[in-house]
Amino acid sequence: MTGTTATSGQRADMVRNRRLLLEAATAAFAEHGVEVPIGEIAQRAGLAKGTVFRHFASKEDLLAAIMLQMLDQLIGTAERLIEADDAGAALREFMTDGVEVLAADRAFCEVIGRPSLQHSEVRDAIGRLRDAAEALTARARDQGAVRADVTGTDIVLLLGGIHQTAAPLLAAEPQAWRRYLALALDGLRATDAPDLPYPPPGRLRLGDTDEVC
Amino acid sequence: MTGTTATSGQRADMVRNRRLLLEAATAAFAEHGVEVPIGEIAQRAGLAKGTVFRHFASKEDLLAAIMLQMLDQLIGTAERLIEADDAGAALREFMTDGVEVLAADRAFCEVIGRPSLQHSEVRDAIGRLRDAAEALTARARDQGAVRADVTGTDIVLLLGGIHQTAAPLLAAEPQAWRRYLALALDGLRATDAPDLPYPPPGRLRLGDTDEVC
DNA sequence: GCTCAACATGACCGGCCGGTCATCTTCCGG
DNA sequence: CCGGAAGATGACCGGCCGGTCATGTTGAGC
Repeated sequence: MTGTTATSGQRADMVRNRRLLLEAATAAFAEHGVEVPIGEIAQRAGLAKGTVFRHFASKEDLLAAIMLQMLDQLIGTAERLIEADDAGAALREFMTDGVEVLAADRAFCEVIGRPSLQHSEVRDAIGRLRDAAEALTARARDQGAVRADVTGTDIVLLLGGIHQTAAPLLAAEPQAWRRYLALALDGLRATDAPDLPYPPPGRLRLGDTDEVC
Repeated sequence: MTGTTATSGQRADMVRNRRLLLEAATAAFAEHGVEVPIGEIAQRAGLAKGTVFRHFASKEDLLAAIMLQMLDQLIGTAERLIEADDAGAALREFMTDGVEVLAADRAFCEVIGRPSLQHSEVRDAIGRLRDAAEALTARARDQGAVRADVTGTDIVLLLGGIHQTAAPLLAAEPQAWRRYLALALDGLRATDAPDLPYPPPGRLRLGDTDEVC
């Protein structure tokens, strides 16, 4: 793990290069997904390929550093919203934020959905995200804003699903995910509907293998 | 395009090999997705790599042939269900079938969601699928079984989204998609809810570029 | 059973990509 | 201003994969 923020005692240009590298990598991963070649990231940063590997031992380490950054941001949103009075509105805002992030970052949704690419730190962060989502969801349930049989894991999973629904339209209709988010929210609000047919996902780690699309 | 069913006037072993190849490729694509190497497909079929290219000019041709097969099957299901009395039940059955197919075939959902991989024939077939879904949806709307602002394109897109929602659980909970299908159906049934906020996707070709995850 | 065209084969090619390393450059303390 | 260490560089390596082709094999008609 080389990706920590050890900015102390380093040479000045190294710190600058690290920043350039992270910015370039963030943009490149967002635009092209995890498959983007290291060479292109280096080029975007105005560096040589070798320099990338001086800062991060492997491509996965670089990816993990960036994904952790985004996950922490989302977790922060969730933790801020937990204080809100209207838990239903808070949950809606969290989901809006989440799907928006997914729609803007190709690598992020690939990593979320494909556990085989994940560092253990990323796994842990997803766990924390799920915990935060569970807290939000619990309050919304208590306030009757969502049906009783919905869990935080459901919510996190739905983020990926909603984005994926609109993904084929992304180029032509970049905001189309709002339509399917609204649809899902209507489903979540159906407090009178019979319970969902399949038991809610439990405490299991999401995707212990990589049986995903 | 070498992938047509020109089984006439060919040598007997060639016909047999073509069948073996198609079976192996179907299984391999389903299991590992479109990234599965041609070499592995050949091995599964008990053939050499070169033989694969005698039957299909490129990997894409082979993939397209198999995807067309699956799409036709789904379209058939839709067209059969159009006769049903209960249009709501028919739509539910179509969606159940669709998500089940997606959950069982990794390549299929990759191709559906990533138009950049698609032959024009596959595009056309998806268009036909959408038409069939539109017919089913129209009847369900008329019968008041689903809200008024839902289209056939919505339904087709939802198939991918619902599967994707449950995808991270696929290994641990192979049937989890049923939960999220039920949730989506509750959203579709919310005839009293306000109209969906974003306009329904129109006649545009799904994904004219490949801006997808 | 003979012949030959059709078919199968797998070594081979070129391109790509993650990762390495000997060499060169640059920053910084003294 | 200088020396040396930390950092940057890009040619290079090995592995993988789609696709090709000269050669070997086999089925079908006679």
